[in-house]
Amino acid sequence: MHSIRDMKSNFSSPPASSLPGGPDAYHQGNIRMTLEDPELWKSFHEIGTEMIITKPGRRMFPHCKINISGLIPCSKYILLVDMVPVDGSRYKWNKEKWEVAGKAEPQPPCRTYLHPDSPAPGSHWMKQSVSFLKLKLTNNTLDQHGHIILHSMHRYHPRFHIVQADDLYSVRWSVFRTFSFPETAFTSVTAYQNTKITKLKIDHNPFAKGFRDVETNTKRRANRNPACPEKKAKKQDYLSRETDEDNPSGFRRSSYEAYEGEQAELPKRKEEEDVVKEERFSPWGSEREHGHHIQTDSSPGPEPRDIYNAEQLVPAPASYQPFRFHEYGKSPSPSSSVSSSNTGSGAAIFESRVPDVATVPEHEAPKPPPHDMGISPCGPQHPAGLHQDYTGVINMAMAQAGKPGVLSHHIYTPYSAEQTLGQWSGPGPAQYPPAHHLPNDYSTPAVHHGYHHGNVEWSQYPLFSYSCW
DNA sequence: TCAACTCGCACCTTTGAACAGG
DNA sequence: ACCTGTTCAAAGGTGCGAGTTG
Repeated sequence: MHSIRDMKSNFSSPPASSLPGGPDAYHQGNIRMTLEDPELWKSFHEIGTEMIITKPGRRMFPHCKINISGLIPCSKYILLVDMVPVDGSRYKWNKEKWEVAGKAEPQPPCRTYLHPDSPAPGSHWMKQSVSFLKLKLTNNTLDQHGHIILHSMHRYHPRFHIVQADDLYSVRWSVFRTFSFPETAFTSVTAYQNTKITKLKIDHNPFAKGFRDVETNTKRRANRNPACPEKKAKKQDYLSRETDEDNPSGFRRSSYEAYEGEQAELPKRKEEEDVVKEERFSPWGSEREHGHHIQTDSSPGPEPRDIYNAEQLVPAPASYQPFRFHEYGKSPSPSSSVSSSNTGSGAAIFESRVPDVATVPEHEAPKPPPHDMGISPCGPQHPAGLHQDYTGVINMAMAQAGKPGVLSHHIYTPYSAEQTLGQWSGPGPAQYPPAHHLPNDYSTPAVHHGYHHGNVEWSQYPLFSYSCW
């Protein structure tokens, strides 16, 4: 398997020809991203993380929280998250383990979650950890709230994108980097399958505190109609495990605060975990560790992971469109280019990006000189008023962004990004979901391939099509 | 028949408005 | 008038279990 670092050696620097000022002009190579609460994630990962998806949308737990360094303090960045399938299979839970249950269902409308602080200067992203707490997952393909749509009983992993851009319009010409963490992979479910996951969630999620105390649970159950004997037995099984099996004090957390301060107690907990690990079994077996995950350079032990991924110039208008997904759709799975980069197809797909980057026609992609892009920190911003063709980059569908007069697009943010999104002077507050307001310039047939849900139009294509990676 | 899904419930945390005191 | 701390209710996040669906 090619490690991300291997790929990095090939792709970390865009072709010099495409970068005015030479290959080192952007100093992008130093960006580091680390996952917060890696131990918590690992504890879930070892069992086989499951994430509930519901029609109204469900938060992730653990939620994604990252630390970033190496950004240019005065340059603006946009942070994005999307979910990519780990493989092309659908799964079922069968007797304490996950089994393949057939081919994956067709990809649901792919959405990208935009961090509500975006865009913000590098200093902002680096001064504290960045949380994606409000990101929600749904199985409702008609969702109009901008939640990330997933299929149940499929495996996904989150990807984090850092885009150096003053605003969403600039994304197209911006350098961006993608990071992912193997331990954040999960199976989407509508109800928990693995009781160990349920227990871990209850133990660590403050909102589930009410289910922690066995006595309380007993009372709760007593207040309900008697369950069927089978389910009672299942529950009893769960409770007995809770008491006599693994109740690793090292993992037990009574609240967010408890595990958020866990970095400080890592050394102690590490020892305890080594013991616990042996008690656990992985419902994914070795396949989970070696087969499908994005390769990372995760250092063993408590050191934070630092995953490198390729850097990409968002391609030029002509060469980039969402349809590239179809162009390369013959790949075994959308994620194969990411996670199975050891396969021939994965490598091929990855390499296929290069021409896109290298052939950016300068006249079509008026990439500002480095000074404008932030290489000169706090330098002049991206020239305003320059007519730009945004087609193909932003699969735009206007959606309510949580605040009146603020637009969102296929990138979902629960808040506004007023600084820059405001330039898309949007519909009034009463418009929810807002009508599609893209100027004609931005909605050429080649790009505008959303499909309609009422008066909302969601593109079915990801901002970053899987095969691009 | 059964796995997957939906829905309503009780319990809990979080959030923000209202208020009091310095 | 302003700031800080406290209280309290509403909103929203949880998993559970029964019912529904395909």
